[in-house]
Amino acid sequence: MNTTDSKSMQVPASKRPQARNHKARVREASIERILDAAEQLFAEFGYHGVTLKDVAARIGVSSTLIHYHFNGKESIYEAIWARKAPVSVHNRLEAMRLYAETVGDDAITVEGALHAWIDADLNVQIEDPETWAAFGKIAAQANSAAGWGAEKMTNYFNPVVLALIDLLKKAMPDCDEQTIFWAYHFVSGAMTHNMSRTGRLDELSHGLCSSDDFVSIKRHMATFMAAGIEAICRPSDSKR
Amino acid sequence: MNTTDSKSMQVPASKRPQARNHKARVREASIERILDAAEQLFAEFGYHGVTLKDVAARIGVSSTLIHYHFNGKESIYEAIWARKAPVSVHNRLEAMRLYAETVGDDAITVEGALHAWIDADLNVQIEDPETWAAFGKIAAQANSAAGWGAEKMTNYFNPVVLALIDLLKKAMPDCDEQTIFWAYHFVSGAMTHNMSRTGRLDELSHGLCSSDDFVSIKRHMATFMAAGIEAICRPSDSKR
DNA sequence: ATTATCTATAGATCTATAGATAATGC
DNA sequence: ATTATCTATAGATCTATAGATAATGC
Repeated sequence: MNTTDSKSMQVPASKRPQARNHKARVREASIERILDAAEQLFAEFGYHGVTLKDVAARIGVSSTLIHYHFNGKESIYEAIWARKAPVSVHNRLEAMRLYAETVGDDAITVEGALHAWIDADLNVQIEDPETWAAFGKIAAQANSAAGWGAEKMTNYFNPVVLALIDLLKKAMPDCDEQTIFWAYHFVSGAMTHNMSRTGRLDELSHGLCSSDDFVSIKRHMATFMAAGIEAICRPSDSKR
Repeated sequence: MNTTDSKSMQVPASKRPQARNHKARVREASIERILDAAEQLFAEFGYHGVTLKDVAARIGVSSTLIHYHFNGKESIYEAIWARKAPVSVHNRLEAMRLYAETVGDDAITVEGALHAWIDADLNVQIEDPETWAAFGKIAAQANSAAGWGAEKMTNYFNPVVLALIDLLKKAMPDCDEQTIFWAYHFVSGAMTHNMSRTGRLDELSHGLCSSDDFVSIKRHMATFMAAGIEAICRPSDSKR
């Protein structure tokens, strides 16, 4: 009977695929757990509201382990951006590219451009909030702060913003550029507020609406913003 | 010669008006300087990004003086809210009351209501940014955070929000309540972003626009938001 | 032999308090 | 006599490093 034989071959065989690169995989897992914990905490308390001890405590490791894997708090924060932001950027650039390609440059509309730009981000908040809600809050904090915040936004999100501006210009070739930037400013503010998920709306409306309800946000937002943009870009009616 | 006599009467006389309540006035001045310094720092770095030492250092006093006048950081933060928020609330409630009274309940429009609500706040940012810019940033931070932030907003600003909701309902009696709250959500987000003054717009537009330019914000915002609200409140055209 | 993790601890910083000082207030 | 402010300092907390340990890797 080759029971022992088969077992002696089986056990290493069954272990190998998991044991191979065991250290590297443990390392990766630790880093991910640290980043996950830090992401949640930064989302809730902001950059300065979180200590490395907090992060370590949340996942039950010594705080020195964090120093072993990362070069301090700023380095963790940057790693959080580096693993999420490019995914969002890619999603949205791709959505806009696809939209423009589908309808053709001459048929680009304000609402169509906004749907591409807005919905790509809302979709991941709807489909996988566990992965994206916290980073959304972190990005919202950054988009509300001059200095370090503006720098993070610039480093990661400028191409997405400029791609939207580009589509809007094509949709409204007669609108002056300043007005388009102001329109973007309002859209950006609303989007930032969405991502913050503050729960204020729930309270103000006595539960009629919830700031976590991204399905409703998706239903209304592009329509709202398109009408707003077209209103201020409309060649000087009552104003000036 | 009553030179000495007159002097002995004069000096106290000329000093009295200033010397009277001298301690109380010094106290008040110190408290105001502390609050001013803390307000600037909180606006720039957020609640957790500021220490009592920072505040003391900014005005060149010992950090123990802060403990003498205040009961810790949270107490200073609350005092900052208490001296500014009610002024803003009063301005805006008054602007809305005046608007409704002037045009009459039947003639209330979405854009009119928004002008009252929005412009009252923008005006102080335009006319006296030195007094209001920092607090605007602090309120923006609070309106972007669940928990402590939502609580501050609730404690101070709920009446202003509900007064706007009320006007919007009167302007659009056929619009369902949920949609009105979503409309408010977008307006609130844009307004919050205005207050943040991040400088992002300056960079994105290569100086064509500036996020400190509240005159331009005032020119566009109510028009933009009114069109947006009316678009989503319009009885189901393309949507659903 | 390497490395993921821990314990112990040093140094920096922050909050908070006790006690001293030099003015104003009566 | 009261009070606005300072100096000195204790206690807590945070970051960062040194050295030990127990695994995996070759």
